[in-house]
Amino acid sequence: MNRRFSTQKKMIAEALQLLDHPTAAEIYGEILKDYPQISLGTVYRNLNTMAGEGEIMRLPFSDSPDRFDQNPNEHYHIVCNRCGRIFDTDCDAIPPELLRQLDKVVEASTGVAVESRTMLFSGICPACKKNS
Amino acid sequence: MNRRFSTQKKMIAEALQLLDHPTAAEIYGEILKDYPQISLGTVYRNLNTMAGEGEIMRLPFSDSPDRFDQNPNEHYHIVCNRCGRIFDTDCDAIPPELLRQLDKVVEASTGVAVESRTMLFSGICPACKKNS
DNA sequence: TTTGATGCAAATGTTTTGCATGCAA
DNA sequence: TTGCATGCAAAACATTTGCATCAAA
Repeated sequence: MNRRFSTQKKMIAEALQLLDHPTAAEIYGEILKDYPQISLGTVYRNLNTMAGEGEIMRLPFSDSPDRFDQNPNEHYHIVCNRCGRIFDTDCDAIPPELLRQLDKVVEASTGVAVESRTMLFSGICPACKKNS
Repeated sequence: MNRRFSTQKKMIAEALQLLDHPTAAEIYGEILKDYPQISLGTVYRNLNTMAGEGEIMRLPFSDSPDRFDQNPNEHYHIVCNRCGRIFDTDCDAIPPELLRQLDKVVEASTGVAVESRTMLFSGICPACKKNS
């Protein structure tokens, strides 16, 4: 099952660089400008394989379509409650010992050993705070 | 817009006590036994208003239907990667100063002030660990 | 030439919603 | 009697998938 490097995948990778945490539909819309025959299914299929192989990150949201992050390295996100923009933490922003402390209290309370965590923060971004 | 206390809402509240972090469909199935004319739409509508009024908690998942928690007070969850069961932390399990530290590093890295966080942990529960 | 990737459209699964009717206050 | 809540069914929405065809290696 050797992977081929299709034109479409190339364009998806480019769109991911160009756009800021886009949804699949936004990537689709961007590529549509230059390559009108692309299909949304292809965009999803490629994003899924890329995420599965650790090339990109998929960011699930409870109330809106998933978004994709071209940076696959461990980092976290904060969403602006007003404009919806997503901001990345640096990869080393959260000290490992802080995560370990978190895990420990969860384990102590539930009896289940933590293997991984999903964390999403929210607040009001500086730009939105300014004009309010 | 005074809220009325319908038979259906009563049964939904009961099902929430009886079942363990159920989905809307599971609540629907439970009520169906005693009250065959209930509709799934009604279950969703009631769960939404209850969550909106802070009576219960809605737990979103990226890859499966949302679940509901009869305990509306701040606490966190860990999902077993094998059996899918959800375990609650105690309400005071995570020390406020730990959360404050987390918020601080996120703010320092992104420039956005944290207002709230969503955290979901996962691991293997003791029961699943035993028979493996 | 081989077979993985694509485009299209239909299917999926969850959740919401419009509307006529029912029922709690 | 009033108008919020219900049941039903259709719609909305994000995402996946079956299949014939295309194209990368």
